[in-house]
Amino acid sequence: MGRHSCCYKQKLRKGLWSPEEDEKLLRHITKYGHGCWSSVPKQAGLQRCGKSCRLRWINYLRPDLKRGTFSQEEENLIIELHAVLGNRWSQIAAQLPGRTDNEIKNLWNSCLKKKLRQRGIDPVTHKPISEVENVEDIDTSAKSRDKMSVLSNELNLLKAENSNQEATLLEQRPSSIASQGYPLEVQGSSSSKITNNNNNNNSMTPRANKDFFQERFVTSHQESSTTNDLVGHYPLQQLNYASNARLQTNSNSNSNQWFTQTGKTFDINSEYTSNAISTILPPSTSSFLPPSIGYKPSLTFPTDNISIGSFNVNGSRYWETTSASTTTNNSNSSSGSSSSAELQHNSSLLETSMFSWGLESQPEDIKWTEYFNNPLLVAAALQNQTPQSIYNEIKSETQFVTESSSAMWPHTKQPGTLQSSDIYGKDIQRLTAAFGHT
DNA sequence: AATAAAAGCAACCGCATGAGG
DNA sequence: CCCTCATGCGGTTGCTTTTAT
Repeated sequence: MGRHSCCYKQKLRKGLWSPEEDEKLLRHITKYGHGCWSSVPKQAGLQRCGKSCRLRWINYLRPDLKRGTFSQEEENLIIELHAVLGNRWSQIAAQLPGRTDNEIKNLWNSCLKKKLRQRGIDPVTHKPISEVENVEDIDTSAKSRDKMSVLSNELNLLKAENSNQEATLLEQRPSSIASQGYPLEVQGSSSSKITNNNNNNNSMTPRANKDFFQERFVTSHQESSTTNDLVGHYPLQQLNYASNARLQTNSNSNSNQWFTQTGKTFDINSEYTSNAISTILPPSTSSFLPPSIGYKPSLTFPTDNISIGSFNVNGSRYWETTSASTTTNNSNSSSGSSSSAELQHNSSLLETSMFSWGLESQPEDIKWTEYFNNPLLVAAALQNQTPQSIYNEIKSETQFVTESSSAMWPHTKQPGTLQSSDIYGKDIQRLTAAFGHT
């Protein structure tokens, strides 16, 4: 096989990336874009394979990445999406702006799976574990309805717990930040990591990279506010892993002025946009949906009154959008009817509907998030389409929508959408909150 | 304080897919 | 069609850090 021939070549580095390598890669991509990944390492002067460079860029160096711990809303959304999409991390990541599939996958494997198990929910099927153990023999429509109700239950459990946590946090939350409505999280680990870095100058450990990132984005953000070229966003003199990564904040939390240890300030609210960035961002992780997809963990999944064709949701009448495909339902589409197969069917349906709306530009009162949050819509459409027909539609539609969306993102700043500056600003707010306003 | 276990995270590997010759 | 290559995805590994004993 001729695959990954680069990987077999000698003298190629493996393992963790050094700051110097990051700098080289970043410099190269910000200047020229990545183009063909296999040629990137050579052009950038790196002893890495293109695959490694790509991964590093996507998972770490990309400027639109959101750093920091996951919010409860994000966790809930991941659980919701996983229930529908299964282990399709890239698709899940596409719904979480600034998060990578790798990041989400790690979170799921290390944390969320455990959480669900602790609640007696099987993380694979999203059903109660006791129920999973008893192999049931029920028809698929009943299964899907059941699945919806299970998901509703598990989310309600999480919501109940979250509300308790949030109530506690609110009590501890500095009023200045709480009043701004920023989610506040307990981030002991972040705090300790930063402290460690302070005490460990020139630390080259991977953990230092987070601080490196904070510093780089924070300072570059400030310094590039007057320029539009991409290189300006990442002043290379800032690209180091040194100890000046510590952030300080004005004691007045309402101030948007932030400064690093070096005394440089930046404005969180200043616009962080770049025409150049969009040309180098991989479309896969940039959701074609508005970045502010409005995490809506409040799900209630009615399990009855499902009518096909149209249905009432919250008093509004909705029409299924996948009616174009009226293939008769082939039961036994997958003989094993495994959970993974089931997930795939559901996900296909969801995507189809979402893509369909994207293409047909439905009225404002029906948005994909609403659709997603209304399993009635999912379930109803589920009964009218075979997995194969759905899958075929996706195959044809995904590419179109993705392409067109990548062309418009992030230039098209839609009203109310979350910009990168918002993301970073909020993260920094949270970081400061974790610091306890040093 | 020392050690082990657990958690968190970055990166690698292999496979699937699609484009181009 | 077949082959080669580039890319993307998901599973897995292994290292580092944190926490518990």
